[in-house]
Amino acid sequence: MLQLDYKSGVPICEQIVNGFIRLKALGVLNGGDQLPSVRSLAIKLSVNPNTIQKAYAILESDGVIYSVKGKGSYMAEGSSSDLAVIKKAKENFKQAVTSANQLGLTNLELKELVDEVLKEEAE
Amino acid sequence: MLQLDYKSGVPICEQIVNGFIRLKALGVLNGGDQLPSVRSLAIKLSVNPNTIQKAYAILESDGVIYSVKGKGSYMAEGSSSDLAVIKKAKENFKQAVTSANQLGLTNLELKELVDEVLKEEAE
DNA sequence: TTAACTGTATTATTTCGATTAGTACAGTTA
DNA sequence: TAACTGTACTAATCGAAATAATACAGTTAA
Repeated sequence: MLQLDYKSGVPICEQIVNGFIRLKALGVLNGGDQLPSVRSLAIKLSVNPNTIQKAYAILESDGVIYSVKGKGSYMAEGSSSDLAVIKKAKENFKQAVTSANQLGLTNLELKELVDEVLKEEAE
Repeated sequence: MLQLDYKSGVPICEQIVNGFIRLKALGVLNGGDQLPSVRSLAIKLSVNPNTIQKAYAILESDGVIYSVKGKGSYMAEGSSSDLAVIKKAKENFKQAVTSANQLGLTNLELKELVDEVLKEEAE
């Protein structure tokens, strides 16, 4: 369900946040679905519960999930494409495209790089 | 000439490396042009000389610049530095693809964004 | 030759963010 | 009541990045 890369340099908390956003965007998790509890996910991922807590707090403030004390945390309703984080991600990517293009990379080259990266990711 | 964002989270050293690569790619700096000295740039950017030293060392190992003890550091000539610039641009872009994909953006969506941006650029 | 530049090297220290650790409190449910 | 849930808080640990302080070596011009 969630896959962490402990040696990627990307903060664990951020990986968890992005992971749930991804699961929502891909339709693996839908509005109303319950997330693992803070403690159980911490054990499963072998990280500190505080790290999960922090990730869930960020997800909630981003409107991706909502939490109910004593019950659990749940995926928020609504289209993932409407999420502010997705919009921000698109803006960041467009910025990257602009930068790469200014450094001389062509449309075709950029698309080849997209394929190259996503092929690696799939493994 | 070089613009740093101290609160971006991106290491200063990395910003300096990318900055000179960008200046080379944009034609602001050309082969043979002398770079600011380690100490003067450190003062100008209000950072430690060791940070500049580290950035220059990375640029030199990447073939973007060359340094002569006692004289200074200079932009590398022609193809070698061009290759380094392209290589760096590709690395940066691949990183952006990975980030965007982690948030759920698909191969197709990313390619559409590439088209969207480059269509705007062409105008 | 000397003074003032240049790059380079080295070690120690500081700083800061991320994470861990431990504990406590509050709400829900069987 | 017991065992779950989320939440809050402080302290400690860890590591990467940057700083600090020197020292050494080559170049250049007065």
